[in-house]
Amino acid sequence: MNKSVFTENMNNKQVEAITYGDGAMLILAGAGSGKTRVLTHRIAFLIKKKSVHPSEILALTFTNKAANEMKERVENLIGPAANTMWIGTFHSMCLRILRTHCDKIGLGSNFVIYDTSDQKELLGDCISELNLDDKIYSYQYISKIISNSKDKSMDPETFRALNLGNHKLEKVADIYDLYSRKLLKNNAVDFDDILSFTVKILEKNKSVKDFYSDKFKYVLVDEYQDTNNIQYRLVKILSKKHGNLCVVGDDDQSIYGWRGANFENILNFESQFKQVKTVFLEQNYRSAKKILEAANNVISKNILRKNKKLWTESDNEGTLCTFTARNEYAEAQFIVEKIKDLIKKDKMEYKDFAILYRLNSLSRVLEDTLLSAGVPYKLFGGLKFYERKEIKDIIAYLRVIINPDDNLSLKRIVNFPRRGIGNISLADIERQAAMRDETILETMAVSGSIPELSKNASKYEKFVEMIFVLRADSAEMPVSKFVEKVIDSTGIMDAYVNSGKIENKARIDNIKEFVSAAVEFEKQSEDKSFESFMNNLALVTDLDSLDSEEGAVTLMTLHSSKGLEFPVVFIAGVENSTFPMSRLDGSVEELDEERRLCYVGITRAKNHLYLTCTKTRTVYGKTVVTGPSEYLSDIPAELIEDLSNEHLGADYDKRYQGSEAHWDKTPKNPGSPWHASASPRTHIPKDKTMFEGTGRIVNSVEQLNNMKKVSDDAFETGNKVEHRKFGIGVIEKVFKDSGDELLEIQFDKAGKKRLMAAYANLKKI
DNA sequence: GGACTGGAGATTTTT
DNA sequence: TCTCCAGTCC
Repeated sequence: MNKSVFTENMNNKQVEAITYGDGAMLILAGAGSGKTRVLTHRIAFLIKKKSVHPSEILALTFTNKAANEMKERVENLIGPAANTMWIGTFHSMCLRILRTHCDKIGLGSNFVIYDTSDQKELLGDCISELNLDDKIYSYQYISKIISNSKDKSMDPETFRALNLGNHKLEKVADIYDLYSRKLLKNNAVDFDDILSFTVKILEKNKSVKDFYSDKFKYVLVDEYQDTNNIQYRLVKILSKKHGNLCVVGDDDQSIYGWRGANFENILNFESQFKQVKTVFLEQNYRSAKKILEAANNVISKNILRKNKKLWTESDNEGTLCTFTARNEYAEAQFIVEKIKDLIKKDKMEYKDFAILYRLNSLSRVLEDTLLSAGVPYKLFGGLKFYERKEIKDIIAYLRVIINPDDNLSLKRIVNFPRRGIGNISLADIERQAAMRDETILETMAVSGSIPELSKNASKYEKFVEMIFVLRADSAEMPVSKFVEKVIDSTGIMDAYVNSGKIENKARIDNIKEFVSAAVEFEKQSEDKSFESFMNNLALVTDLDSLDSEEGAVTLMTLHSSKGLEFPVVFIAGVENSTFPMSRLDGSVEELDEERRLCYVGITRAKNHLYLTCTKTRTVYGKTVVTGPSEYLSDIPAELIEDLSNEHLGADYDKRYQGSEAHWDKTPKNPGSPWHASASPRTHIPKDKTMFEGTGRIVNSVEQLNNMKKVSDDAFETGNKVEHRKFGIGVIEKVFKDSGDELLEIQFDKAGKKRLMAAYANLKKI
């Protein structure tokens, strides 16, 4: 095999990245610049040209989908030798290490993994057990703090010590502490634990650390901009010995900051590692010229970023169209007609189309319209397969069977199907179990000898027996047969079949689908054990099954679209207050991230991009006035073809005429309407209510007053201001930037923030 | 245990 | 507007 096999048809930068020798390397790969290709070819190059053994390579991704794709592509390049390579998600890699060494942190090797909804349930238990108000200590609030703490490897005691004197946070420390103890008692871990426990093991055990850091001579990380602190530490530990760390990412595509991703990891990579080689991949192989130029224009407004600019050699201009619809129904209708049009005229297929949006709630009208037009679609998001009640029930049974300590799962299924073990009985058992320091199942097993429980002991013991019979079976049967047996002998299937309710038809189908998943697992997986099936189960998501082969239009959020591409992309709801979202706090970080989301959306498109917005939209039952997003005016007018007028005579326009807001007399400017007028946010309808730029529903009069106040006195250094989320603070610096004011504010409680004056909704006080 | 009701809340979610 | 929840009644 000669070198050209790995570098054939590659540009110079790509070749540089693929063939670079030892040391740390940062590959800044713009959207559509062929980064997966570079990554897989670099792996192949290392193995074939540098004689690195595949087992010495660790490649980390964020999704199973990306991992599988990479595995497959490397296999295509070097053959089955690729099998001994560790290619997987951060979580699957850590899980592998954790299973081997979990005894070092007091965890049984049959521990189960709690997903987000299990976590929510367990936290709910903790909050009620501590007699705290779940409105004040909401799941969102608590889970974020706990997740952040785990990301920083901060245990409950340390968290408490750091927040002494703060009543609320001390209570949070109580919750965090109880939650951790419950997890340990149930022999369970949450998603964050998988990473933080692994780091803990590596940091505390030199022999374990030496083993893995010796083993992995080359570490490669995909989507590096999405790593959080713990992932950074993990990568640092594992690559320290050999120093061969190659990370690929794009700071402009960092859209998961709100979930703990720290995109400073990629911005600071060069200072955090020694002698870093940096390669910029800016040549784009995906999008037509107009689309690329639009993307560049939108993203260039961001403040914190590595300066890159995508370019293409392609002559294809592509199309970039906008459409302003009367309301969301007309918007959906426009999209449907465009799809039909392109299929007819350009011989495109349904699978070539994607409709993207900022909020899942926008999908409904789109769905309705596609459905009634007979356009097949595939929707992502919403209730996920593995989060459906019936599936969670089966999983709960399987978990109790594999790990009888799992009280959370046991409580879920002990009385489903009905066994006459209701809440009162269960509370009795729990109380006894706590007193005897046993698990619920243990207590149930001996309930005959406990006076307080003896009345119903036969029911309890029968349940225990059923679990243990199944437990014995699990070791002897193929997984799919075993799953069938569980569904059968526990009576789950019967419960749904016999209920006679129509809505249970879907549940029954889902249960069958679950069995198919087990069959599929047996076919695909090397390790076909029950344990392996359960591991796999905990880390799979619906996204893994995403493929555009089935002739259907794809509907998904902008977030889920990252990493995908489509010949035709529609982005719906490109309006102020929807995108960027009005409830943002106005910080530079959030606004930048929102803009990156727009950039991600635009760069999904290959040939045709349609950006649509509405004049009114019904949000939570209230019809609200909307205006075009600022992102639209960031795109040079000459790139855009506005189709708003073209469709005036279409019948859908008549059909929805009745819903035209009475105040709406906006002249239909030819060309690009939002370029002509001043800021769209200054357009004030005579309607009673509207959405203000910053998202509150306000009275028009109040709105006018607010605007006056802002224009009357601009913010100055030294001003004391109030922010609805951060509280009171003092302006320390004012930066003027093309009309917008960037304020650096020291808040009393929230610390220093940089906010955009136009968004932050600040009140001078 | 199930049916009913009133009230609050309603981003984005790779694992 | 819709959906999810806790609380109430039978």
